[in-house]
Amino acid sequence: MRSPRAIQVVDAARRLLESDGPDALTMRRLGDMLGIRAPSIYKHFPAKPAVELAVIEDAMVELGTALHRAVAGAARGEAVASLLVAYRTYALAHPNLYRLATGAGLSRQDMADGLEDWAGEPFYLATGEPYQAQALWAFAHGMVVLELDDRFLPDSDLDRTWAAGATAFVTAAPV
Amino acid sequence: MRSPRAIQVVDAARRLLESDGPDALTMRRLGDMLGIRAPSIYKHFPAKPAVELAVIEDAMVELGTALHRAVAGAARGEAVASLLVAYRTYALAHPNLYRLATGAGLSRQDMADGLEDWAGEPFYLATGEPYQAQALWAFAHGMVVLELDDRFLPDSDLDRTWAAGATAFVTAAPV
DNA sequence: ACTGTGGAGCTAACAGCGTTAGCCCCAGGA
DNA sequence: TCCTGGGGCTAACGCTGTTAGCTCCACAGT
Repeated sequence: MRSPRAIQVVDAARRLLESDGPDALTMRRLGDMLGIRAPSIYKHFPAKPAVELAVIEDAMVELGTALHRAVAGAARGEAVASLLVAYRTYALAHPNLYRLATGAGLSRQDMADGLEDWAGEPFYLATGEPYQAQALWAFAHGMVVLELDDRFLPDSDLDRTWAAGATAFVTAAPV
Repeated sequence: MRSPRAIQVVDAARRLLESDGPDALTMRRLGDMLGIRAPSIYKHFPAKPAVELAVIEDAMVELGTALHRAVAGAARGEAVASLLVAYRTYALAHPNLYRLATGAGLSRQDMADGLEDWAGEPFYLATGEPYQAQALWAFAHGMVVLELDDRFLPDSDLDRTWAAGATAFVTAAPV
């Protein structure tokens, strides 16, 4: 359970991150937002990565919710496309959040038990097969990262690239 | 052109990064490796990111070479599979290098002109179509990142996941 | 042979980072 | 009424990238 103050800390951290980027997420600036000195934050979190982890978990819940909703509400045969749209939409709407959540640093055992599995479940639901699911996830993640980092050729029609991936995974037979 | 000293700096930076990880890549530690004080490095590079960029460009050349070789030497119909193997092999052999090169921070205009395009060209050669190429690249990148960060379910047979992606892109019709 | 110039090293220092130690104040329960 | 502990504070440490300003030396030009 997060204490009320801890909730405020996580909230401020998220706003700081989303508005001003990862370099702005500083213990001192975080304290400023709360009218507090940086060392006082350590009364509520053991270290900075713990704050980041809490932010990430919140984002994971949001993303997972969006993805579950996307596959649940999709017509038969459209689940993959709908899932990819939801994934891309969330990531582009919260670039700094997405980058923090998937950036290096943490591995799966840091997160709350089963959270990441649950958030990734829609990929299985959409493909019906675990290896296709992982591959599709990797595609979506790769697309988002490359798009966020502006690494594609200029004038690329990324809608078409997303579509290319979608049809590839829909067409393909299970391994 | 890099001066001899600049070459030494880049070389040391790369060894430091590959052996001890990104946190070890410090101006002071870099100086130590060269028998020099940290500020002296600024006689050869304007700032730390410039050193990192040089390291990245070297890695990009290596990766691009490996990828071009993979598609050139592949039997007809095996180009995609061969390309993916080469990509994965390089990334897993140089995890810290790969992460630095594809980590946030730099976007495409920072790199030497055309370098990234050339390194990505094998994806086009293997698929014969630009959108498939970008999608395949995104898949490969996503797979590598998720694999390096240990984000897949434990006991996942990643060979099969890679295979699933490969067949998906080989099977699929162009968009 | 003398002079000048620029490359390449040095030390000292600055601001900012995450973090720790140790203090203080005050609300709430025994 | 005591006292205990939560939650704030200041001071400080070691680390980071980076700048200013000094020195030394090799080498080019006269």
